[in-house]
Formats: sequence, structure tokens, C-alpha cells
Amino acid sequence: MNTQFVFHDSFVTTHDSRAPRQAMDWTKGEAIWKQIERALRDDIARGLYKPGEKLPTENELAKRFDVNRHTIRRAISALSEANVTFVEQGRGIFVREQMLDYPLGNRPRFTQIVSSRHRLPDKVLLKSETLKANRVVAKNLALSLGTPVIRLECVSSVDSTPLAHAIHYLPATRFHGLAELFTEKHSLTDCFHSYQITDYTRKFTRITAKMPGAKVAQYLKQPSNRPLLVTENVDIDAGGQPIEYGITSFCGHRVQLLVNQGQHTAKNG
Amino acid sequence: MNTQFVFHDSFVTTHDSRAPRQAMDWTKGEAIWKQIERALRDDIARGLYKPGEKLPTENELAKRFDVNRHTIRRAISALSEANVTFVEQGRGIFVREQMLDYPLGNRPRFTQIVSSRHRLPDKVLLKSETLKANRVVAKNLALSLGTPVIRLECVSSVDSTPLAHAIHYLPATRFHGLAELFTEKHSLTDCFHSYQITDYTRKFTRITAKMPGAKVAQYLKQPSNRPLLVTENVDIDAGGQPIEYGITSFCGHRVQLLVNQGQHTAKNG
DNA sequence: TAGAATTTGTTCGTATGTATG
DNA sequence: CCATACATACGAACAAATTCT
Repeated sequence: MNTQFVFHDSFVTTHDSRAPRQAMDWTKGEAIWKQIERALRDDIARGLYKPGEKLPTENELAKRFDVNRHTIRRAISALSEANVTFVEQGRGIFVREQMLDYPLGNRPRFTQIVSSRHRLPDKVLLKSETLKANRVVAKNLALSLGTPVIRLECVSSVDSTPLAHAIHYLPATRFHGLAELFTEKHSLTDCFHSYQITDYTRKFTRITAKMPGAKVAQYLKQPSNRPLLVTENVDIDAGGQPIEYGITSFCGHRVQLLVNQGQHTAKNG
Repeated sequence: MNTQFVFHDSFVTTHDSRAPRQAMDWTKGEAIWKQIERALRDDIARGLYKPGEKLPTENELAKRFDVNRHTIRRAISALSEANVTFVEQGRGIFVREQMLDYPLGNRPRFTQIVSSRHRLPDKVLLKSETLKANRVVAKNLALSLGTPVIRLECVSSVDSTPLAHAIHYLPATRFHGLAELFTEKHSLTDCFHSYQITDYTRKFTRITAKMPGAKVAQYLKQPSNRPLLVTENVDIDAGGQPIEYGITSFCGHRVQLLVNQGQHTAKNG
């Protein structure tokens, strides 16, 4: 292949002109890749490249700084190490988005948590059905095998971009007509109020990492090579009765689950 | 680089003779794929295929059960759904390894937690160095910028297979000679005893999912397309002074972090 | 759905500067 | 002054993943 180096400083069209080619005068004594790392870090901090956005390609950066591609790669490697960027083969280099802190306290409430961070929550129902509890569901909800349970499949969003895919199991007899109610309320906590449950707490949370299946990746509108943070939980009412067993798959890149052992008070207003 | 399991039972070369071709007599009324699912589940439960091992290829299984490959795929799909197996395109079908439950209480102690589960912990030091605290490290350890800190890079193993890669930062002045001590003790908790720290607690834990870099994947001896469960934590001594800031990357397939809100007592002996 | 183009990942080889002994 | 080791930097070619047509 014949890569032609043609520079048209004046009537360039397809070129990212935000940071034009510039002959940097390298400071002696410090490695060039380190100076590039700092330059890019500053660009990102100044907002020249915004969270979630793609950086120029390695080749473009190599041209801009007038160095070899390896030198750029060394700088990007350092930035990715420091969690400022992340790289996806065949796609590009991306600025890491600010993560949503999601505290896993005694009373995790999606809608409330997100709102308290001045961001816009939403939770839509994809599918609802009533079926018989299998071994796992029955055990977690303390029901006998085969008891009818409601299964809700939802996608939770923050600021109109999907954040998590959730499956909720609830005892069907206790929560008759829940699905209809949920399509109205968009929040489990709100639904519970209609069933005289004013408070409920988390019994346990189990956390793992997994790769998404094709469907979930689509729901979350993310490439299928980005990991999920999967939590499994049981919530109980004031009397200790299990009311919900849930499996939630968060976009690994967009949340940070917080387990605050030190501070016993929740600071969500 | 490619660890292969080679069986020399007799003079079989390419064939897995553990479960030879057998004409199953299918029970009527139950889908064949369900019967195959149960058969495979039993094989796994009996230990014919061990955790982490590769199952025969879909074609081989199709021969063994004398059905079409699609039927096998339906069965495997169910098994993977139930978290008994998992599939990696181009590599094969694997038996999911038993997950280690790792409770994130107020006093998480790797060595202790693993031992209490009757499994063999180990933690080896890859590298140690003393350097000046950057912004993040300084903030987490409540030091001023540039204060010397010790950086330990370790790999934690359970039953001789790597489970996690950890980076620990500690104030250098307080823990003089820590690296040498650690190579001896293989446990931070044990080291702390030598510095008159008899108890310390977790201030917070932050949890995310990430893909591993090439190096970490190698340390953990896992393909680089399996996700990591990354925790960031600060531990404090009895007086509330930060003594350690750590970043731990667990193999996502091998651990399950437990956040037990319900039970306030730790049950580690 | 097949192939071309784009973009990152890997591995050669070469050369230079710096610190060590 | 020389030998060695190490980090840095450049160049070329190819592999692998993704996107576009």
C-alpha cells in the first residue's frame, strides 16, 4: 500500500482541525512520550476531547506531534493505565466517561440514587410474565418450588442512555397486577407503596463481572466486548419477608458500585 | 504458550474417549435437548468434566449423542444460561469454575477469607518500589503530594491458580522495610502486626468491571477477553489513619464479591 | 453476505543516548 | 576508553477486530 503524505495546510477538508499539526519543541531530559501524555491529558481536561468521544487515530496523532506511532502508543498506554482513556481494537481510542457512583447501602433505590446526583433516571419495562419459580428463584424468595412468580425485564437509563439491564422476580400472589402498575410508575419502590410496603431493605448483594450476550449488549447500546458488572440481590420487607430477587447487569464502564463500610450514614438527600 | 490437555489413555489420538459414543434411548414426552442438558449436567456433577476444563466440541457431542449439532447447541445454551458452562467463540465450551465467595465486610482479609473456605491462599510479590505519591495516592492516604510511598505489586492465588492482581500503596515512612517483610510473610495483615497494627478496617470499596491489559491477563493466566472485577479500597487503622490504598483486579469468572447488608456479624473463624 | 477500508495490536530490525563499572 | 545494559525513538510489515459499502 502506498501511503501518500500530502499536506494541504490551507484547504484541508477531512482533517480534525481542533489541534492542528504543531512542531512541538520537546523539553530535553524528559521522554517525548511523557510530554505527549501530558499534552493529551491537558487537552482532555480542557474539554477539547470530551468524555465518551473518540480521540484522533494513532496515525493522526503521530502526524500532529510529528513522531512515530509507537511513541503515541506509549503515551496512550500510560493514559489508559491511568484510566483517562480506553482503547478498543479496530474502533479507536476513547475518553473515559465520568462514572456514576452507585452506593450499595441498606436501601439501594435506583431512581432515588440517580436523582440525588442531579441526573435523570428512567426505567422502562421490556417484558413481563408470570411463571413458576425454578430452584434458584424459589430459594431466594423463600417460596416452594413451582410457586407463581412475576418476572420483570427492564432497562434502566441515566440521562437517556442505558445504564443497566435488570431482571426482577417477585412473588405473584403478593404483587398481583404489578406489571401494569410498573409501566405507570417506572419505579419498583413506588409500586411497593401501592402494596403497603413503605420500607424495604437489602438482604445481600453478590457481585461479578461478565461479558454481555448479544441481546443485553443491544439493550444497553454498547459493543459486546465491554464488560458488565452483574449484581444479584434479594430485598426484604420490614418483617424480613423476601419481596424481590433481582439480577442487574450494569455497563462496567459507566458505574462504580460503592461499598462504604466506614461511613454509616447515607448522604442521599 | 498453548497449554493443551493431552490424554494418552490408549492409542486414541484426537478423540476424547471418556464418554464414548452411545445410543441414548430418549424418553418420550421430554425434549431431547433437555435430556442432553441433564446428561451433561450429570457428567459435570460427577466430575467427568472438571471446572475450568473444556467440554468436547459441539461436533463431538453431536456424534456422541447421535443428534444434530443444533440440538447440542440448544442444550449447551441452557447450561450456559444456568451458569454451569460458558462458551467462547473459536475456543470452545468450558465448565464454569466454582466461584469463590469473597465477603466485603469491615475487615476483608484475603488470606483469612480463603483459608476459612478450606482453600489454599497464596500471595506473591511481583515488584516493590518506593516512589512519590501522585495526586490520587496522596488523597487516598491523606498525605501531601510527593510524600514517599511504597508500591507493592502482587498476585493472589487460590489453590495455586491466580485469582487477583493487586497494587498496594502504603506510606513509606510508617512501613519502612515492608517489602522484605512481605516476601517472608506473604500477607499484609501479618506484616501489619510487625508494625504494632493489630486491627484495621475497610474505609470504603469501589467496584468496577474492566477488560485486562496484556500484562495483567498474563499474570492471571487468563485470556484477555475475560473481564476483571476491579476494586479500589482504603484501609484505616484503629485511629482512623489510612494505612493502605489498594487496587485489586479479580478474575471476573472466579469470584463473587459479597455485600451482606442483612447479617452484621462476620462468620470468618 | 462478502469484501474493502479503517484502526489498533504485534513483532521484527535499527539506531541513539545515558548510566554503570 | 571500552563493554554492557537499558530506555527511548523510528520504520516497516503483518495480524486482528471493526466498520462501511
